[in-house]
Amino acid sequence: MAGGTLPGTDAADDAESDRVVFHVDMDCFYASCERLRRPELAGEPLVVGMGYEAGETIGAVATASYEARAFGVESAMPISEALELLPRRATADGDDPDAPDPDEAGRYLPVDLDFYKEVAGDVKAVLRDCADVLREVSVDEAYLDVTDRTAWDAAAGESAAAGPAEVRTLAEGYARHVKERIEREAGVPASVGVAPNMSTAKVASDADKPDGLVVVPPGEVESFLASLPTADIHGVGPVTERTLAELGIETAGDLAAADPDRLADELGDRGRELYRRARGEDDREVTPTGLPKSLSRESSLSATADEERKRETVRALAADVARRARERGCLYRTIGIKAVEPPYDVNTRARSLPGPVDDPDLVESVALDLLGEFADDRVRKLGVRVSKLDFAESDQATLGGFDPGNGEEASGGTPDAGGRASASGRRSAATDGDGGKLTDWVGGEPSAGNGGESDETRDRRASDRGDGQASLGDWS
DNA sequence: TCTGGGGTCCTAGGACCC
DNA sequence: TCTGGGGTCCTAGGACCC
Repeated sequence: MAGGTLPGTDAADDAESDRVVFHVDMDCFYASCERLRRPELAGEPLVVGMGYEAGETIGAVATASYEARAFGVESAMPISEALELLPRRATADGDDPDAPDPDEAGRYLPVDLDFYKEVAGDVKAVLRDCADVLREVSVDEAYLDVTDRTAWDAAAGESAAAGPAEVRTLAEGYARHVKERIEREAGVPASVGVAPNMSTAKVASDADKPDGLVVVPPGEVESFLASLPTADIHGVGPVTERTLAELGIETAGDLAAADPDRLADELGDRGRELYRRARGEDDREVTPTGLPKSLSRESSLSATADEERKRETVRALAADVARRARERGCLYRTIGIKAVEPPYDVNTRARSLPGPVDDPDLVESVALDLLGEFADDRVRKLGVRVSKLDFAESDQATLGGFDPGNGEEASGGTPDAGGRASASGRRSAATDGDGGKLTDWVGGEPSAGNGGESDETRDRRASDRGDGQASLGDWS
């Protein structure tokens, strides 16, 4: 692997920089999926969103096709606003010479996540086949460590991705292969960034969307990043961008040349991390996707103070969250709500239980209890969340209620430690439903009822936490 | 940007313990 | 009773990501 690195490779960081990391980012994925099953939408402006009803202002753009973006449509824009920007087939009038060209008519479609997950499954199959380590970040994005499958060595021919003057690498050829397989086998386009580390690969995949392939060999990382605006660095959002601008830092190059202590003063540990990313220094390993840390559901209402309406909403959200948790075979120890008051004040409240449970009734009653604080307030959005999840006890195949669709999620469970705890966890859920102890948590302090069991689960959790911390170490 | 939904990580203060 | 310091857990909020 070390043999023929490119000229310009910095010998100082050889060990790390010989890694080959791909970031694969599907292009306007939801819109691409819709086109896959409706080929007639190809080339049309298309907006995919959720929560939109004609005449309402609730509902935002999840994904816009590049044709729609050309009309000024952006992600997270209210759908009503996006549709005003687009010429619509529905409003096209054959008698009106000024009516939009029907071939240019914009379309709105509601999100169909189940279908997109099917397509994502096809993409994932290709990626798994092409990489030893695969980290899925979201339904349309993944990191691959392909160090053992390819190399930075020069290959025959000119580089198309790094520019004609650049040396073509084996890694570039392999990335093109992956990209073409995705297109062929899943039917949707992807952009791929290739670099010696994750954060640079991420920036590279964004640098030439859509249908992009950008290769940043070791030794060219800093120069590649230098001219980009700070906002292009993963982890720099609007707030941090403004803070940096006030320090006179506009580009990644500025950031790379800044005083890291000064950055730490302004931004805390994140400042130091962003400094390193701007310099192309990132030694995080690509680790496989982990289990979720929380599950939540939220929904918008037209602002209301109607208490029964709010309670009804929370009941529905609670039931849905609890159902999803059970499907995924996870217990939870904290139940929380979110209440957003106009104009946009986000309030969260949460309560932890003495031990992990799977208990939909308890989710509902705790959530409603927490909602009580906002009983008289106008809210525009409500949410319910469970966290401090516990998958170790998810050996539910023996206990029924297991969703075969999620089989691979549970496969990591340790049968030994899980078995006993699993039984107790499920038991607490089942027995407490009709008059048990845990409901004493609603509205007050814990009763003494669960002492024995909660000590046991607490001990087990302590050791779980140790493992988790260890595996997180490569992030710092 | 008058703002949808589902997540992650970090920080800060308080309670509590040794 | 005073004091110091270290550590964990909890909650709430904030920034960011897709």
